[in-house]
Amino acid sequence: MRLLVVEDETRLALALQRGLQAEGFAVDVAGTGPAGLEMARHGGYDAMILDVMLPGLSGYRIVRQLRTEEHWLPVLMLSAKDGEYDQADGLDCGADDYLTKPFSYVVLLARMRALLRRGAPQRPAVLTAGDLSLDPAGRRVSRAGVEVSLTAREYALLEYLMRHAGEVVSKTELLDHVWDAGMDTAPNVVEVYVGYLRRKIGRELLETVRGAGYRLAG
Amino acid sequence: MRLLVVEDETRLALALQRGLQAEGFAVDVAGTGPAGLEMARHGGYDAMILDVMLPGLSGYRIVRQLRTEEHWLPVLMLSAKDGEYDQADGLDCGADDYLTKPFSYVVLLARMRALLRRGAPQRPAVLTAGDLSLDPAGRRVSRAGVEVSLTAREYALLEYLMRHAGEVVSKTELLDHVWDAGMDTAPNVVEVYVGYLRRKIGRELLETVRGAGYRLAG
DNA sequence: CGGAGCGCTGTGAGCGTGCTGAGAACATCC
DNA sequence: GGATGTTCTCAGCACGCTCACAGCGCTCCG
Repeated sequence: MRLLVVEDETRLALALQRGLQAEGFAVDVAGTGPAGLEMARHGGYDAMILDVMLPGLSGYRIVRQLRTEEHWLPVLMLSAKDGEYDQADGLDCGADDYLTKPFSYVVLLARMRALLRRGAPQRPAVLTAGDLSLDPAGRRVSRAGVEVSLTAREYALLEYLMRHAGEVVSKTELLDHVWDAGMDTAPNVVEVYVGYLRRKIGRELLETVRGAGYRLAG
Repeated sequence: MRLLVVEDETRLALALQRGLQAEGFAVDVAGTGPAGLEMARHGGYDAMILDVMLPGLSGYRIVRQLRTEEHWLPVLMLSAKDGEYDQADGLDCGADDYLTKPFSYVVLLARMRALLRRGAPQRPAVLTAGDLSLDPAGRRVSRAGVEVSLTAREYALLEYLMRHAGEVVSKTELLDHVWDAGMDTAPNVVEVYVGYLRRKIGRELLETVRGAGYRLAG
């Protein structure tokens, strides 16, 4: 397992490198944002430990940049800030886990193991299907770049469909996942909302598979 | 997105349920360990929020049990303990993320989003036979790369045949598995549908074994 | 070579499934 | 209080899937 540590405090960087090497990882260190980004792009790392406060380029921007370039290696973010919103921001911009300094080495190791166990995240922070894109964090949907306004229910339905793009999703599955269980809603609501969605996002993208369910273009 | 919250403090459980529902999730709550395990097994949830200290069965044991039963839904653990080793334990026993109480609702939400983003259900393999391929998840069939559109019954028949490619499948077997058992349908329907299928996927692939049944080219 | 099964296919009736518009119940905003 | 928006139910409609039936062709036997 090959890890990249991007951290400008040399003492911390060295400590991490030594500790992780003792655990059997191969570890490289970058001291600035741009260097880290470059190495992450081409180094073939299995995971990355990334400080938020970096000279040249913040950790947030590095993750965002990597994700837009379709690099999906697991990223564990480190930050001296401890405001909760920072943590939320870090995760929403594409990091996979977040630790605030000071952190315990044992926790770091456990989290890194958990990250590697999961493997590279397959899915981008923003879901796309055809010319449709959905940003779960911002709760926004746009079609061919044009923003579409959806109601809560329409949004929940579309999100579920997009997370299963290309697969056939049955009406009962949709009832279970998009509508609250226990509610005995008429199964017809699904058809009604599919109709609403089609009106807003376009008819072609959401296909009916008669007798089986619906399929969003993969 | 359908979530399961396993938490015995009813006030916290209700607060979580209400908050997450406001975000558009479908949320169920279990108040004890055994109930939570049972619901996680059969509820078809997209993710799970799991308290460590539970009456009946600890959160650790629940995760471990689920993992040994090959349930891979994302698990976010909650704990009042804050010793670092607990956190490491939680992650090592199979949870995907870990929050210590008291936690901020914003962080919980961001982490839950990150978990769902990662959640990559591995698709079942695509079935192939000759130049035919069938994708069970997408309910798609193509012949030599060209998509073929099948009705529900035709699809069910072909799927059964492909799962037994190379074997001779009798008409009564097909009646039992593709048509509802017990239905007294004329045995002739099988012949009719084999005819439809041959028209769509090609005559050569589906062979008649006179007196015994049909065989799809292996 | 001829007959008896067995399998194939065209036709058409019935009805299941999904789509839509109208409207009721409810919440929210001004 | 009225206007607006959201969620959901209901009923009507149309398409096309499913299946029974009947007649024909093919195959395997004596």
